Amino acid sequence: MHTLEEAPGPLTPQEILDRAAALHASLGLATVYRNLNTLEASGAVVSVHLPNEARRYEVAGRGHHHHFRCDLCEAVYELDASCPVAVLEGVTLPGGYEVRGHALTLYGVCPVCRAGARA
Amino acid sequence: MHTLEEAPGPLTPQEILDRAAALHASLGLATVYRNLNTLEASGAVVSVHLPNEARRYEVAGRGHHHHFRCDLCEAVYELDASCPVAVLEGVTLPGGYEVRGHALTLYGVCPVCRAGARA
DNA sequence: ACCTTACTGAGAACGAGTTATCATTCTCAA
DNA sequence: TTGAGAATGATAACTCGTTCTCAGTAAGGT
Repeated sequence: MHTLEEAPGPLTPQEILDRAAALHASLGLATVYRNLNTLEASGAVVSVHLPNEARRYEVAGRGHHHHFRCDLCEAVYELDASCPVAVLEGVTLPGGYEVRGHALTLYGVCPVCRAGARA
Repeated sequence: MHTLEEAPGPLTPQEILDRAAALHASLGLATVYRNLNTLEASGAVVSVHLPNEARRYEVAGRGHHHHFRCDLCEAVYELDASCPVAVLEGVTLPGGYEVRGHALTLYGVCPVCRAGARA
């Protein structure tokens, strides 16, 4: 399942099916789920979950990063940009909230849609 | 539905039902959903969606804030702390990602659980 | 070739969350 | 009190993502 490796960001099982269909027509959704579960158990892929979105999967071992979701085409990308939230890791906020982790998703317009809108 | 106003953070419809049951026994889940949809349409409440969580609702007009989810008791709180992601608003990241909004959720241990663990 | 085994694909089944249905109840003015 | 209209509660039904079932197929061994 190296379809995942080529993607610019995490994919839903349905998106994986659609993309993989180009290489391997008549692929079943069940097989996608089966392989995802197997790969996730072996640690080869990890699942990510964004607000208002179905679960997505991406290949593991890409380090700390966050995701960007395009408001127009609804695609999700991985971001390598520095994380402004890292400063909060391990600190205890006023009120007694002890921060141990965080999830950040940025929203906006992706390069593809910006180019399309400009044309 | 001022049950929402008393809560320290957004509630799921089921939580609303449970809390409201104390005041108004024999309240139906259907009524909760109906009122939530009505209130959301009128702008009195907004829905928030956290990763790996069911949809939650909170009263509108509380300004920019984020949420904190306790790893232990799974409760969700509102945070008033300053937002370290605001600096990214409106900027275009390397790669051409134009940021227009963001969602940040912090994870950790809430004051209640910290107190409980200490005891 | 033959058998065994594992994997696959299609669709049914499932579960959680949400919405629709409908008879009942409430509100309130007359 | 009565009647019209709106709101309610219990439950069925629906949606959507995910998992299960099972017959069919490919791969490997002998």
